[in-house]
Amino acid sequence: MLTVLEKARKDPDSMKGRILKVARRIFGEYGFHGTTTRMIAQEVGIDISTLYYHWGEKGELYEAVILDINEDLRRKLSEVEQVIHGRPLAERMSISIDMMTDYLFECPEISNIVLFQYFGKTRYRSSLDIQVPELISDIARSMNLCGRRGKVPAAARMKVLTIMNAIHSFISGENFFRPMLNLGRKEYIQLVKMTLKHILIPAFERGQEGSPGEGEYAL
Amino acid sequence: MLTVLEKARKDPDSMKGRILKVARRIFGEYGFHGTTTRMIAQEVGIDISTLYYHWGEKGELYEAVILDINEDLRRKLSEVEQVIHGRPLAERMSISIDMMTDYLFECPEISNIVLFQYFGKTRYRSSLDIQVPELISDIARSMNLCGRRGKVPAAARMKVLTIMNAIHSFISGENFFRPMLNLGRKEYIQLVKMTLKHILIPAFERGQEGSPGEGEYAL
DNA sequence: TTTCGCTTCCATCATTTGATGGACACTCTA
DNA sequence: TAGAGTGTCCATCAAATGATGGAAGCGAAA
Repeated sequence: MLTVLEKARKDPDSMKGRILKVARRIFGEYGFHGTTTRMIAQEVGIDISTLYYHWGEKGELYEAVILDINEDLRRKLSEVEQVIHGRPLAERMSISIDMMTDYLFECPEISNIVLFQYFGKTRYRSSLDIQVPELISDIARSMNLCGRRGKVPAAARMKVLTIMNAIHSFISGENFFRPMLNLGRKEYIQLVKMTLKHILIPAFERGQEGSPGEGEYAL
Repeated sequence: MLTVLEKARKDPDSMKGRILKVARRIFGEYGFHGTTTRMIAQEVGIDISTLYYHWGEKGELYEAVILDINEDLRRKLSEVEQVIHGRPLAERMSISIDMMTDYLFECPEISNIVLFQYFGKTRYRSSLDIQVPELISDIARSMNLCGRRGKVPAAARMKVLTIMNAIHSFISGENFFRPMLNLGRKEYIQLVKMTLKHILIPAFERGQEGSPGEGEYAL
């Protein structure tokens, strides 16, 4: 038996799938409270009660969106890991940044929703437990920031968070940053990749040679 | 003649000042649409119409909050620049990261509002032009990423944005990241600083020696 | 054709929310 | 003391918004 979300993911042209897709975009742009069910219904081109028929109340639709993008992200990261497996660190990072950046620029609502999850509060109680922690730990392991098994230290997870946040920020902030830099879309994407590589890679290359440890920049 | 905002900033104990302070926090937590004027009024302990008496409509109060935190940020950055002036790059960055991180952890609503500005859309038209671009260019100059005068190249501004975003992300995401890492507040702050320095400084040190140029990590 | 189940929409409701009018209280000044 | 100016609150409004009931459409099965 498929859940409603699984049905919607399986058939994107179904009404459930169409609603989910639009809801991702609108929730991503305006956040939970900034989005009204009427906005979503209008964008899909259906009556508001049709929306309620398929997804129940607003909060449930929002949770479906969260689960949906988390699943997409999980799959993409798994795909990236397949590709970079076995390569040297700098190359792994360069490829990861390219792949993730390209992907997220195609689905910017993923970055939007992720950031809303991180930073924003909502005036309704959600009983949703997100698997972000596991995801972060997996990436840390795949980057050889720690042993293959066992607990991933907080410092390693922080580094992964830094990388993820940096990428999401530039995707999600495109509408703010790009006009400010006066760049076309392609130029912007190119510059994002270049900047991320320029800043992120040296740190991890340095961290490899002889493992200077965590205290090197502590006061 | 002082504007309403200037009055409120000048006297934080006045009703206008108290409202502004609470509004910063609530808007920062819940965003524009997630915040109701009633929430703010209740938190201040006043009637809703008293709030309207002092600040007019919701959008105007929100704009005041934006201007207020931008001014705070501008002053703090100016203070940081005084301190780091003349020191070597790695030290400049280390001090900047310490000072800004400490400051923003004391006023996390600043990071919250900034990120909402960057990433979120609002369903109302704002005629507010923010001086973020100038701020970013100033920092780039102060970091010697470009000449003292003239136009700051986009690549340099991107690097500054990366740094600012990284800091804001960890401040604003504390409520999400800290439980995930299972750290106390002080440990978390310490780890944020360490991670930021560890990741950010090597890139800029490397960028200095012989100026390898922008294309080093391009495909 | 009839019936059943699924889907859609119209009309409507109840609550929330932004916003305002007017009464009341307080202070200062003439 | 009278009156103006200021600040606060109660009551209330109008619009937006989340949510639902019920009728109607539609296709497949009986």
